[in-house]
Formats: sequence, structure tokens, C-alpha cells
Amino acid sequence: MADRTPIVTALDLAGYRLTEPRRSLAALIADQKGHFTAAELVSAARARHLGVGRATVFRTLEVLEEIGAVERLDLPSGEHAYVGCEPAHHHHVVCSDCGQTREIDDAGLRTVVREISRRTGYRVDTHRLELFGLCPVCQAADRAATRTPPESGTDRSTQ
Amino acid sequence: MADRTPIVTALDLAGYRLTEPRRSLAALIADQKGHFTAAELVSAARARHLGVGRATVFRTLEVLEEIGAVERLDLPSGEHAYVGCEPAHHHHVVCSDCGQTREIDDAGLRTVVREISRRTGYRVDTHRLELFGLCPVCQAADRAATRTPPESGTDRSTQ
DNA sequence: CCCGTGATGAGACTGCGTATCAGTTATGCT
DNA sequence: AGCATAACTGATACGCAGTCTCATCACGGG
Repeated sequence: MADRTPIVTALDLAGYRLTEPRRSLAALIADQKGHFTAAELVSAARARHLGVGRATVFRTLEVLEEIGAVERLDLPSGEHAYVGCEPAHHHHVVCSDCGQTREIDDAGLRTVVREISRRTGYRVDTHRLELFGLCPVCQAADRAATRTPPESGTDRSTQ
Repeated sequence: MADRTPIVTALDLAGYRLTEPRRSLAALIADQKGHFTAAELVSAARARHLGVGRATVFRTLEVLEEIGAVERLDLPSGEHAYVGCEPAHHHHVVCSDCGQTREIDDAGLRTVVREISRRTGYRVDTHRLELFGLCPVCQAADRAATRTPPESGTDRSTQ
């Protein structure tokens, strides 16, 4: 709990105080495998008897999002979740089974956005792309469970 | 209020009952220019003294989303909003000033998704792309107000 | 070591969305 | 047309996410 996780460093660089609650939360977040909700953080903190209040969790998440150490996702269910991530990369593929996420870079999106801008006349300032599906591991598990050979393994995207 | 809006027809086709509250809400939604929240619908209904309960608004929106007559957006603020739309088209450009939305089709996204799928090994089942910016009208208004000549008019997208 | 200020935690508060439930109404059938 | 019934409705209660307040605390610059 005393290690300087990248998140702590980022907080420091951004000029925020390095308080005990923030260190605790940084450690908790670093432990998360996939995405996590504010509520999950709250109960994780409580489970480990770190004395971190609910309000502090929300405030810290807000700060972390601001400095780009964490990104907010809107799950298809409507829930708000977060993922720890590098600043700069801005899209995520989310496994709808295990919650594991992977960051992805542009991948040609830039062109798409420009094209849309051209067609509609809108000046596009920000965009959000979120992809949901099965990570390789869960695909394998799925296949093993249903005993059905893979159909394609790539794109089954809705539209 | 007795006209059969497209939404009403869609409900009928999907086998749902054509009740008075649903007709009222369909009419209200047809009147909306941009996106709207559940809360806005509730108060709009109340303002017009349609006797439509809060619960019914939420239930109806759920049904409408299911049949694709309405789509749910997650605004950057975290709010949940809805837009009336044709089924099949699945992305929206949202004006962050006036809320006006435009539907857009694929525009090359399909390729991007396939590429991401290939790179990450994820099987992508669904995705969500939302774009926020200024519609042409608000751009003009903005320009007129600030007396600043347009810088480019196209892409200012973050990442 | 001391002080100022930013940060904290407890708890009140708001407002979205859902569940319950008794009463109502659209619709298919005769 | 009249009826039965299952879908639907509104009122109300409830749970829960997120925000706000405020008195207290502790980080970090001096």
C-alpha cells in the first residue's frame, strides 16, 4: 500500500495532494482486472477496512478521470463503470462476460469521424466509441462449454 | 392526438396494445426536436395534463427502445437521454448546444470494428458510437456571436 | 514544527429508475 | 354488442447513485 502506483505519480504530477485515501484507492484500482463501478470500489475499500468514505471515492474518481488516469464507460446496461488506463488512448473493447478491457487506438476511426463531419456538416468535437463482446479467453470458455465449433471468431457486430 | 404516428404503428406491429398513455407519449416524442430525457417527458406530459404516470413513461420508453423506435444515448454529462429514430440506423451526431441529432449510417465504421476485432482477438458483438459537436446552425450562431471567422468547419475531434 | 488550505468522512439530500399492487382497459372471442 | 382476461396503468414505496454541507483533519510548504 506504500508503493507509488502510476496513478499516484500522475496525481502528484498534476499537483494534487498525495493523501492516504487516494493512495488506498489507487492501489485498489491497480488491482482491478476489468472495469469497476464506484459502488464496487466503495465496498472493496470497506472490505479491507480502509477508512475511505463514499464521497471520497466519487471525488477521487472525478479527479482521476480529469487527469486521464481512469476513463468512464457507459455499459450497455446503463451502468457507469470505470477502467484504469493510459492517458491518450481513448477507446476500449469490453468483454461482456469477464469485464476485461483492452485499450485501442484510432484504428481508422479518425477517417470515419471526418467523413461523418463532412456529410452532416456538424463540427464534431468529441466522440465516444465503445465496443462490447467476448475476449479471447471467454470465447474459448464459451466454445468449450457449448461444445460448438467456432463460427468465425471475428465480426458479429450489430450494424 | 388521434393520429397514428409512426411510433404507434410500430407498437401495433410489434403486438403491443395501443393504449391512450402510449398514444400520448408517442405524440410527445414526435414533437421533440432533439434528444430528451425521461424526466423531460414526464414533465411535458404533466404540463399538458395528460394523465400519464411516471412509471408509465419509463415502461413505455423501455418498450420503445426494444422495438427500436427510440434509442438511448449517454450524454457526456452522464445523463441518459433518448432520441426518436428509425430502426436500423444506429449512430447519432448530437449537437451539444441545441441537442438536435442526426442519424448516420455505417460511414466506414464496419471496417474499423473488423480491424479492431482482428487486432485484439475479441469477438465484437455490439458497439456504440456517439459523436458530439455543433450542428451547422449552432456553428453559424457561434460564429456570428464571437465575430471570429471559421477556422476549418470540419474535424476537431479529440483523438 | 507550524500553519493554511485542500482534503476528508458522516450524513443529509435529491432525483432516477424499479417494484408492487389494486384497479382499469384494450382486444379477441363468441 | 357483450364478455372474459390478460396486458396495462397510476400511485406509492423503495433502493440506490451521485452531490452537497460542514466540522474536522492532515499534507506539504515555509
